[in-house]
Amino acid sequence: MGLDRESVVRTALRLLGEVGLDGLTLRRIAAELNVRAPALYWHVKDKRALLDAMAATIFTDALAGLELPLRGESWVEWTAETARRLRRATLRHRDGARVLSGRYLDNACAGRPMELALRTLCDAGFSPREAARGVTSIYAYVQGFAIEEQAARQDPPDEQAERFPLAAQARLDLLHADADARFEHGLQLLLSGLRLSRYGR
Amino acid sequence: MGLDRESVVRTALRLLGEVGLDGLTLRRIAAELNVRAPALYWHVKDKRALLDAMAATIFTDALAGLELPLRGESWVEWTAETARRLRRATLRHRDGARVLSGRYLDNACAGRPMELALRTLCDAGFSPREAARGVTSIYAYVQGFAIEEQAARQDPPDEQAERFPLAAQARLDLLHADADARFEHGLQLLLSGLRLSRYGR
DNA sequence: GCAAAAGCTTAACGTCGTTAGATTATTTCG
DNA sequence: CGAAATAATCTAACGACGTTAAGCTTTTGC
Repeated sequence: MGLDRESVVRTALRLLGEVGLDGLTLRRIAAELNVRAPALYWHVKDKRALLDAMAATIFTDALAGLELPLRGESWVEWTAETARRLRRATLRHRDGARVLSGRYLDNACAGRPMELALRTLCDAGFSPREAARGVTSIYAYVQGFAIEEQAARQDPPDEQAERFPLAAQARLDLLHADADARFEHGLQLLLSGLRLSRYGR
Repeated sequence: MGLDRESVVRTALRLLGEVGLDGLTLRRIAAELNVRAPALYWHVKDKRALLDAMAATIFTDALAGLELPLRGESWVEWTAETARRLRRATLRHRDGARVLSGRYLDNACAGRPMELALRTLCDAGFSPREAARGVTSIYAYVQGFAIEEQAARQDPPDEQAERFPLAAQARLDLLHADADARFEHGLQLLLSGLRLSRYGR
């Protein structure tokens, strides 16, 4: 009957998929563990800390086993694939982006991936500052994209009688078109910009 | 003693600066208007709708008076300035990014800016699809960056004994360095990518 | 001037995160 | 082995939240 911090976090994460972030209450999580709500406080400081831990788990799972680029793997492809993994792991959980966004990730989970990313960019010739800015830019994009993506799934139906034809078509595109392709497009914009700033091409 | 929808929204937005999003309750907003909480329901469907309206106000204020590029103004500079206005307006409000992020913006507030942005990019030679993807990529970046930026202000102090020297320095950079410059850096990456995809340069 | 609608009130419901204190289960150790 | 200690959970409750119901009070339109 071990009820430890990790089982609480993983149960919360599983339950998140059923009830969503707004339905995720301590009582509900506790019930899932055949326990009353105050029992959770033995394993977790408060709900904020639980959400932090959930975010850390998503992040850690996303980038588990991350290593420096293999020989022959370019920093561009390595960075792109890392960003993709982050997005996929976020989308894997309902409201994953809202759980992750703006939350503090401690060194225990973010330290190593951050170090590897910076190392990769610095090895490619970027200054530490450029590397840091590149990484955070891509992270901001991934986060922002995932948030919009998951929010769009429950957005209201479209108004018609459009006075804005381009915007109207763009809206349809956004709803129906392949989100993976749209994500990839923006990611490549950032990577092109990075490549250009490095090689002037 | 006019108490209408707009005064409720603007009061909520002002109060947001004092108490933050987590402290923003209907009772508190009502008190600010010398009224009891249920009175708000006459002007606003529910809290969700109020937050939507607050987001719409931030967005509208950000891009009020937006017009197509002037003669001589490049689409790059127009797009950059529009993104900057959006970020500035978001930062102007405490927790502004959280209020705005992932929220549905109806055509009344987002329609025209979206149309102008798409028009500008299409006039520059992008296909409607490329334009739509460019706009949403930049929007995702702005949102993601602002979220991290406002979240970082209340993040815990750093641990030392770093096993990740590059990450440690990057963290310091992120906390102390000029956020405007970091934002600009990432924005220019995206714009470079866009320019490259258009002109091959 | 009076009915109807608009705009607010008080009262309450159910739920939430969280705390206090009692209670049980498990471990530690003389 | 048994008792003290500690770990883990319980019940009960608090205050605050969003929201609804039902009733007043003011404004409006004819």
